Amino acid sequence: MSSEPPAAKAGPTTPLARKLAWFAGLSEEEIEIIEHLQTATQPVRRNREIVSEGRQYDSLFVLLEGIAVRYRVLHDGRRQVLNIALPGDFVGFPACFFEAALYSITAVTDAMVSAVPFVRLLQLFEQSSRLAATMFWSFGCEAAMYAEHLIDIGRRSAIERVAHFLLELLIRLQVIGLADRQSYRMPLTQELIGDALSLSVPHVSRTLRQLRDDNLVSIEDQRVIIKDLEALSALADFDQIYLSRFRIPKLLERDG
Amino acid sequence: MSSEPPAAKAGPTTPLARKLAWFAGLSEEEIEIIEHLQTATQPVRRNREIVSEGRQYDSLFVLLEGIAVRYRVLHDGRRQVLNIALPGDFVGFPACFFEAALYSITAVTDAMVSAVPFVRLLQLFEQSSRLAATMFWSFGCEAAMYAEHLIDIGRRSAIERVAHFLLELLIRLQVIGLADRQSYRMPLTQELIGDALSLSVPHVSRTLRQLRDDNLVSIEDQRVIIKDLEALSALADFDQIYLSRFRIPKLLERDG
DNA sequence: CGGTACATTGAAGGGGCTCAATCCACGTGG
DNA sequence: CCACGTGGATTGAGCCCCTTCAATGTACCG
Repeated sequence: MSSEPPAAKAGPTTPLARKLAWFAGLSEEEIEIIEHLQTATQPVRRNREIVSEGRQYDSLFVLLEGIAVRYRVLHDGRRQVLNIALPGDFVGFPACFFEAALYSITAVTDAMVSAVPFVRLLQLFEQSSRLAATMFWSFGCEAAMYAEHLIDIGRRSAIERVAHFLLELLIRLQVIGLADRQSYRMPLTQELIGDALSLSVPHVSRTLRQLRDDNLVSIEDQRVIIKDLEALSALADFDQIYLSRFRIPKLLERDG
Repeated sequence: MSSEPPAAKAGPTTPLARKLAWFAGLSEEEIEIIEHLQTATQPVRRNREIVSEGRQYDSLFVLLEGIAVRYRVLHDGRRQVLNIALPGDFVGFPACFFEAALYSITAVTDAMVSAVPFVRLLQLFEQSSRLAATMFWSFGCEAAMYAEHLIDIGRRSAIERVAHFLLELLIRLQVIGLADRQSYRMPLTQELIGDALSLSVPHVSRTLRQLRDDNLVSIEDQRVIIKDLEALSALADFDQIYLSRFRIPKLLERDG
């Protein structure tokens, strides 16, 4: 990507713009607006907080590179991971809507984030209602992911949860070009998986072992390898519709 | 309310406008826009579906009266309730963003809903970016409720879950004027509570009994009575911040 | 080489589930 | 007026999935 000329038909260059453009077929002008949305891009070191629970923020952040997790730590020290942010995702939503951030967000790898001041976002709404709708839609997808997460934890067994979790990451990473057909690199510790899926570390270990023994998935080093996508999807009752089949692009075409 | 003159300083008359106005201090003009957003108000009978999983929708709906639940039924028949919609809430989001609704929504009491065509919503973005931001914020709150729900199911014991659930309803109903200080009417069956909190009906029963024995809450007929709000909040680790302390109003004042 | 971070495996216990019976309120029709 | 069906709540017994606690293994790193 370093040899790419930055000229005319170069297309979107940031993960966010790439992602939104992918779905919504944004015009070059709109991509322009998005790319100028981001200010003050800054690096965040592994294990550093991007957003701290209880503090106040005037911006949201776009995660440009790296992985981050949003979570809450309860008073007894237990942690619930709410979601995993990938490049192109917003983080800090809905933190910036409250006087004090409700959750913390931490980088699990070295990362790059850039702040989008909230007032900037309001300007966006004025500049392009289509873009606003696209953002709206983007949050809608996020809401769908929450709902799936809820179903996962509420109604599925440990092995189904883990299977579903790994499949969701596969699709999400494929969408942003960071996974090939059946595998991806991801710095998942069993503790992280456990905190996301409400399972204890020993049980995550046992569950992964079973998935490995059944020749469905394996995690080696930091690489997740889906060995039997079909069987795994069946096991997890996984339907990727909520991650990929969108109508907004169509709805938006009318006034493009 | 029937004796109220419909003139100048009448204020918002629909639950949605009332709720948004309450938080965001909308101008009369903006309230006007919202009230004309709704078309085709229609009644929905108890136990009828408002949105059916798998079907396609071009509108979202505003719930004007009554209670509705959003849920998914898994292939083995188990149900996970994702949220409970109260008067003034949107339902059908994010269904309208997908080619096929991901979840079903059913009225648990007789209800009134009115459709908001999606293209109408896009117009809204053009007419008033402040309103768009307010809607944005409204969905942000909803996202926060999902997150709390996730934490609830993921990390809390049965008794904490039930306590948290009943408290959240208390605050939400108070905001729209449907609960007094320590009690509210709500057609909650133990099956509904169980499906929302991922508990079996027998265990919901046992848990409610314990709460009643400890003189914390009781549900009689269809009335929830919080007997010791403080003790219950402590038990549930409940902090209502995510339901009430918002910054958007302040942020919006600047260009009001 | 000792320390840290993470994974693995075993044993024992418990919280909540399943299954099942019972009860109660209510409506409906003979 | 009572028999019956239905929807919901309650309570008990047994069990299982997952947790907790604990020990061990292993790779990496200062």
